[in-house]
Amino acid sequence: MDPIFLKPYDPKAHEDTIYKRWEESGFFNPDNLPPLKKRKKREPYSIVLPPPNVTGTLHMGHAAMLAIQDILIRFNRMRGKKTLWLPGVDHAAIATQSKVESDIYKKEKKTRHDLGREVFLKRVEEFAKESHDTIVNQIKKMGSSVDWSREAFTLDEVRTKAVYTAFKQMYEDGLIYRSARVCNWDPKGQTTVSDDETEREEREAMLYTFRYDKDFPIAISTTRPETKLGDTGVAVHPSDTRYAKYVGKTFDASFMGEKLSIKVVADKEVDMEFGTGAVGVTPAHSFTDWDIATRHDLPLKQVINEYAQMTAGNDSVKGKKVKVARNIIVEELRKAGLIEKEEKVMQSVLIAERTGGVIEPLPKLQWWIDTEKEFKLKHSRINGIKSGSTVTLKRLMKHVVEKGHISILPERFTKIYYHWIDNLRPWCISRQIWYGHRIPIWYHEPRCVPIPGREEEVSECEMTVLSETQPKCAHCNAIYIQDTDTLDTWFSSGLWTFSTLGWPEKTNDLKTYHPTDVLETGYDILFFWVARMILMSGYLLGDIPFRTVYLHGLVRDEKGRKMSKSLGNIIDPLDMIEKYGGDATRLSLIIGAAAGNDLRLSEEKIRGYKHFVNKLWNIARFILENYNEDALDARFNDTDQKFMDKEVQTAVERVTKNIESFRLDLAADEVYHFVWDKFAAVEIEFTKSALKNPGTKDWARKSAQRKLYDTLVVSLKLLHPFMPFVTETIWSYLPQKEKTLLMVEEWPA
RNA sequence: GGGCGCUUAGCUCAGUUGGUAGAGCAAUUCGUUUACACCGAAAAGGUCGGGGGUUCAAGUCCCUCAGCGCCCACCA
Repeated sequence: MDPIFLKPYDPKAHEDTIYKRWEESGFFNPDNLPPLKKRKKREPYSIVLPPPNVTGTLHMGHAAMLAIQDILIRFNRMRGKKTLWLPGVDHAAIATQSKVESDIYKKEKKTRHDLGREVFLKRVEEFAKESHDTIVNQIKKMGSSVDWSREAFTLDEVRTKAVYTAFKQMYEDGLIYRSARVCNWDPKGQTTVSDDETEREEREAMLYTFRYDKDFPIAISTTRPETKLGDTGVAVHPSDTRYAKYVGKTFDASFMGEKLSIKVVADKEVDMEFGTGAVGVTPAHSFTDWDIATRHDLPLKQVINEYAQMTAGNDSVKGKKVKVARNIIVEELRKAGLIEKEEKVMQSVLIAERTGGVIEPLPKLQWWIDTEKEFKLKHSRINGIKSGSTVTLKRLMKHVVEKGHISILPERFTKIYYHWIDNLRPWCISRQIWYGHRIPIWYHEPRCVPIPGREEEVSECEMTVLSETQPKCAHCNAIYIQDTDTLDTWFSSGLWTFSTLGWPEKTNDLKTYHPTDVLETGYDILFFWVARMILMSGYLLGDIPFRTVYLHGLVRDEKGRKMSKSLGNIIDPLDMIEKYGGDATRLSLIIGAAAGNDLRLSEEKIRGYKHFVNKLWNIARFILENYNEDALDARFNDTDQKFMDKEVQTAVERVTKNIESFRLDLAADEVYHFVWDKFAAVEIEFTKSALKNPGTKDWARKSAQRKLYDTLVVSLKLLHPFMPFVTETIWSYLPQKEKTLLMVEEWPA
């Protein structure tokens, strides 16, 4: 026995060495896996790693994700699958840009505009590079058996090509279009954001009931009087008799120095019970009102700019921030005696989740994806949808889940998924930031000046061109200018399952590993990401991106609170690995964590599993201490033979079954108790007397030794997906004839 | 406003097709010439949130109430 076993297990002494040995073996890459003993062909099994954002470091949530996926991967690799786990990172456009912006501002008091697009982007790239290296190190520390040779980045060359190809196809199919409509404008981040990047916050607000001026026949209610400068209509319910006589008429009014022309319209969306039953319609600054205005053909009048300042009204409000303007207006209305009622109400305010800025709905020219437009799906491998059939993105997204081609675990999220699709509005994909994939559209402005005698050519000359590289006008030689916006980061993430495998090229990887088997991620990005992958894969490949979606919960602190810097309750995975080892950290994130349930984590829990790791170490020590080489040839005596067989068999069956059904928590718990309560507490204790007793016959001793050894081998295999480091370490000290790696050993059956 | 989840031992959670409750951690007592004190042994701890129903039998199925949490939503 190696003297190393005389001391308690020290993860730090082994983990990095073991990881290096795995890497050097090349077995993380499925192409290098050794042939199976029974000459069976390896079936592919693949997972793509949800790419962590290059915004900084990994947290416990990432650690949980890595642990879960590594268990699935190692389990399947041991079962003889051609197993690919493809890693990568996400450029995370807005998140990364705002992080770097604020860092630069703190240090140098400069904005991105001071630096300019090119210099600023260089700074972001430097930051992303650094972040990337940190993340890679952390992924390794967790023992993740990812194939580094296939590592991808959402912003690298291959992925950029994929983004361009996807954009082009959607643009040509008319699914991507440019249009001016009210969108979520974040005045703090100075960009639009999609509906999913906003959240609601309950706030107390004042609801004012007033008239634009004393001659206006109808009183309206609002919490935002300042937007009323942009009103072009008043809407009432069609069956509201109080206002029926006004419907269809237009009234002029003067409000805060602004001349208003208000048309009264009847719309069934209006709630007769609320306020006065009449709504001032502000098409430019409210989503609801935009819709009403569209239905009744009311004009659009913008009165607030990108900085949330008033652009209309008299000098007392013009140029003021909306909040300030609101107070001034209310004060004025009070003085004029126009306010009929003021009441406190609870209101949910839309917030940009990245910056915390209050969303200002503004009409802007943006790029959108239409999820309801019909198109022809050229090639389909989806059961129930024929190639060439007419579908919409929404229908495609729903179909694959409804028909069970994709199953979502836990199942309850399926309903949530449908609900999200049903309420999906056009997806705004353009962002007014610099970091990300620039929109591959070029504009020819001003338009060619007609050359006398050659006027016809000008009509051929396009103003808007889709191109990867800078085009030039064939007629006037003018250089086209590229759209300054970048794409929503989730556009490229949506392509992740196949862009990572080389799409749009028809690669072997794509053929072999797509659709992937499992998509494992947090339930908080079901809409952001999972749904978008289903959309993109369905549309571009006519296929599903994965067969199973496994959603894990959030990792919280021991009191159930979210881990956050401000609460100071963050448990850093690297600290825990340093103190208790990667194996203990992994176990603490698996046991007690069922799919979709949040997990409460405490340092104590991690320490508890460190004890288990050491227990296993000592089991190995005992067995190796009492072991002779020739025991391997021993014939079993009947008692030894039968003693543990049933227990081992049961453990193998249960662990296997539980991993297969994604109950990793139960599988880990099962093997934990098998090893501690059955193997250590019963078998070893029972065998001890035979080994220690000087009267024991030689063959009986050998038989006992052999049996213990065999049980240890099975235990190591069963434990390996959950605690790869210590099991591989012990494996390396076993007296094997050929030195092999446990990670590619065959799973017991 | 709509939808979903949770409520089981002090804490964190299991409990698969219904058959009078389990684990880890913590706490208690005892035990270190023993593979392991990062250990072992023992004992303790629950009217399974309340109420009602179905059933021979309910933590498990149904109804209802309460508390907590989450998601979605253009009532200004």
